[in-house]
Amino acid sequence: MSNAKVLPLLEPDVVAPCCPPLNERPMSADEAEVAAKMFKALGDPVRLRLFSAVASHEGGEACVCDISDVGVSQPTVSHHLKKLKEAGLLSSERRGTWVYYRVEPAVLAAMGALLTGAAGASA
Amino acid sequence: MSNAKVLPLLEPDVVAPCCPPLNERPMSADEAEVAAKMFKALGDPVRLRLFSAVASHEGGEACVCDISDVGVSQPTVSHHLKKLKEAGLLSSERRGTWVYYRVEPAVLAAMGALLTGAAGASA
DNA sequence: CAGCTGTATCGATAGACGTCAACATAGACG
DNA sequence: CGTCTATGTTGACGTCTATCGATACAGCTG
Repeated sequence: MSNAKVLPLLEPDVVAPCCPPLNERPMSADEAEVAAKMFKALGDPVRLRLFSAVASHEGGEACVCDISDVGVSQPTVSHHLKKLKEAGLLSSERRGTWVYYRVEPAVLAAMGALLTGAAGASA
Repeated sequence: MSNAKVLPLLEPDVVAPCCPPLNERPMSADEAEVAAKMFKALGDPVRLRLFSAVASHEGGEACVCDISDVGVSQPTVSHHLKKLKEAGLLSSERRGTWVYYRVEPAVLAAMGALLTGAAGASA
């Protein structure tokens, strides 16, 4: 359902739930704690595949039943989706029988900026 | 999509040691294995701070002695720097008494592209 | 050579993490 | 209401990991 907003692309304040680019200045302990959670969420192959499956699905959202074929048991899939949700990378919504997961573009963009900033201009 | 390089510092083929953007298609198991290693390397607060310290240092390189003030013991710092090196994010070089660590821009850019691609255009 | 400083490795330990089977819950449908 | 499917939760278990103290190695300096 749901294609109300198709291209939210990048609004101005959408990019910055966390920290400045890695090369701007040494990260504080608190910043690192926050950012590391997000990176850690993508630091597992199964989670990365689940996330990629959702992100590459139509509209950036997918039913669990569409993406749960990653070679691990159903509880494990549920566990990993929960982790991704806790990290702020996905959001979920129940619609009748199925639960749909959707990517959170803002957080994703923030992580990208963290890296591309550092890659683009090495201090 | 592939070669959108805005910055003169990025050479064309520098970006692609791994995989297409997360939203292009569901990631294969092998791709996920490779990419997850890189994300996992940044998935620890101490490593993230060490990496940021190196990246934000002049020239994108720093002596261990300049960045080892992150609240953990010296062996632990060494351990984390080794991990970052194994993940391909840093390279090291001994110069006399000190060892210098330097960021690997290519890998960093690849990770950024993985994310910004997905953030820019939701499936 | 001897001693000092900077960095890496080793061995041990506590805690986190991925995984599964079993069970619980939510909604659909008869 | 009973049952079936889809998903989440719990508890257990083995493995990985972050951390430290002790120690080894490298290079400077006296």
